[in-house]
Amino acid sequence: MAGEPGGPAQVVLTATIARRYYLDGRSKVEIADEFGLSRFKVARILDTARQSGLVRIEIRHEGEIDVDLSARLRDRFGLQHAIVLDTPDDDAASLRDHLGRAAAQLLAEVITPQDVLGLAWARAVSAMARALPPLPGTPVVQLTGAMSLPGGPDTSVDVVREVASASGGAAHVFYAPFTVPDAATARALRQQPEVARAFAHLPAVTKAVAGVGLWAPGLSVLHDALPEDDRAALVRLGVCADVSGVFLSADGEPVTTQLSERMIGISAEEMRAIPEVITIPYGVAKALAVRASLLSGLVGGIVTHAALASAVLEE
Amino acid sequence: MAGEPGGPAQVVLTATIARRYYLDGRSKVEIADEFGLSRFKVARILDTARQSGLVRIEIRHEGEIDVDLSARLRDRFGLQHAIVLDTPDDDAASLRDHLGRAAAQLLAEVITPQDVLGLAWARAVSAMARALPPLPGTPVVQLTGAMSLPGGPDTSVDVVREVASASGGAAHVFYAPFTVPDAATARALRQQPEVARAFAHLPAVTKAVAGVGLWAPGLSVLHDALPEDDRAALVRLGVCADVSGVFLSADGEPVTTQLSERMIGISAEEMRAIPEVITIPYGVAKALAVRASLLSGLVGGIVTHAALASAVLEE
DNA sequence: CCTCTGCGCGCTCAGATGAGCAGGAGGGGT
DNA sequence: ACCCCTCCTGCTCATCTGAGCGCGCAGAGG
Repeated sequence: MAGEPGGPAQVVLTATIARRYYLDGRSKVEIADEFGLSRFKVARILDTARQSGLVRIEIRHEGEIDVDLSARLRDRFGLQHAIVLDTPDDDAASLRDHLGRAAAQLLAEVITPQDVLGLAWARAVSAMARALPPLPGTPVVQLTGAMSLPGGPDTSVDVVREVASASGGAAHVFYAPFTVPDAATARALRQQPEVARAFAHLPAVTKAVAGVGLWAPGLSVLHDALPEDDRAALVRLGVCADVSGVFLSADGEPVTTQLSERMIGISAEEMRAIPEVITIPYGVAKALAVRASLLSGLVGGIVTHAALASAVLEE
Repeated sequence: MAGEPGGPAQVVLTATIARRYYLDGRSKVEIADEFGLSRFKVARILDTARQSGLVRIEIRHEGEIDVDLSARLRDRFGLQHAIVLDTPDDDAASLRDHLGRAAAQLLAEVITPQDVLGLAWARAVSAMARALPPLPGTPVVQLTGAMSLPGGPDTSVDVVREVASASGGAAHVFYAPFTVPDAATARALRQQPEVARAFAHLPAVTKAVAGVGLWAPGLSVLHDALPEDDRAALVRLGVCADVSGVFLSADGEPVTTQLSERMIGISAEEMRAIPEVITIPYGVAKALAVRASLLSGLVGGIVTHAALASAVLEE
């Protein structure tokens, strides 16, 4: 690699020319005139300078974003946006806050006044809402019913309201549980004016933020909220991940379940119609679910941490 | 410096584009097509990437050559070649060997079969001779008479012979002391056939290697070899440096001395006629003398170490 | 001695690039 | 509501740049 140039004078000349070109921004023609060389000679010297490692170009970000992992994730799964934070991930709460802040910045960056924002409930979405700067009057639509999480004060409705107040836009909310015991109740709830009105805005949603869960104990709030027979039924159907209530197999295919008829929330088809769905997953254990969500094509943006991103990228 | 880009998505996009451009070598047009941007936008993104420090280009040599100091020395004094070694300089002997090797490489690099090489005596020149690779038949001319240095086995003649045997060219040598007690003796010596024959080749010399001494005790072999009244006389004339017997004031002007009439060696005019004279000074104490030698315009090449180079460059 | 071969050099020409400019969107002041 | 100011964007055109080509020189071999 190194040691290419013939002798010390060559080394010094090469380094000087490299400096003029790369650091002083002179053109090769100027440099050729200055040193009495042809511009081709200068070009060849610069080539050897790069090949020999005398000129080193590195791309490195000072902040907490791992640009390399981000770009790889983005390329690998054809995403619109991928943000990987290089954050210590031992403490789930602080990790969630970090990701929430980054997601808030991302959302603020990509959203336009023409957008309609959809929000599904997830703890990371709640963290994002807290960090959100003022948005340009974007309407906010609630995508899922409420889930009772012990110790969590924010409900779906609260988060949507919070974001809408940050944006100054309308908040389309409804009060209903995420899951109910039977399909008839679900149908009835969906026909309630409040719920129907909110869901009518669903086709207009252009950007959404959702959570991702691995279908296993402790890794999906929805999973843990369901009775054992429902959990097992979905396992038998090959469910690997849920994206705010949309169930996916390990290779990212949507799985049709009877449970869906008993849920008040967005369907796979409706989610697919949303141009960009952003997820904020964390925890290496969820790698399989995250990969499923990315393979599904439902998800267009992801905000996560380095360990999980690496795990997802591994074969 | 950092933190220029608007948001995380912008950071990732910028980093990805920078990677494509600087590391993958894609053109801006290709990148623009790939990301659906105009090539101008790509160019601007790349500009911000460099300004923000996300792309860092550094020029650094692995070996012992300090390319930065070398180039500064070269530019500052309009030299043809400057080689500054980043070598520990606590041990004079090993430092001399290092410089000698580097000078040998430099000489081998810049010399052509058409060149005629002149050699003045100096310890560093002797070290160079030892490290010299085969040269393309260059004739070698002795420039100065011999000096008796206690403990030094090599005389001017030996060094010239050694180099000539490495080059396979003719060795134009003579046996005569550098200084004699009176002008008449010097004139007589110069007219000796052997001496005259060697000096006849002087105008043909195209490259030479010489030593530099500071006119003070212990920093110039010539100074130390002269009686006290001669030393003092030169000090009174403002002599600061000697370049293989050519005396210079602190600002690099040649100083005419009566001593010159009593010396068998090259004159200032003859030295100025040589296209490139290379010196191999070492020791920070000689900084003033080295600066004088570089200001004089007599010297076109220098091989030295970082500490001395820095000292010379300081105002 | 001549010829062959490989290498370094600079040329041509098409494509890439940069500087400067004009048009348009957004934001704030009156 | 209106205007001005600024920033952002993409255009034109002149210049710069890279890929490929042919020349000439040095060294090997006949």
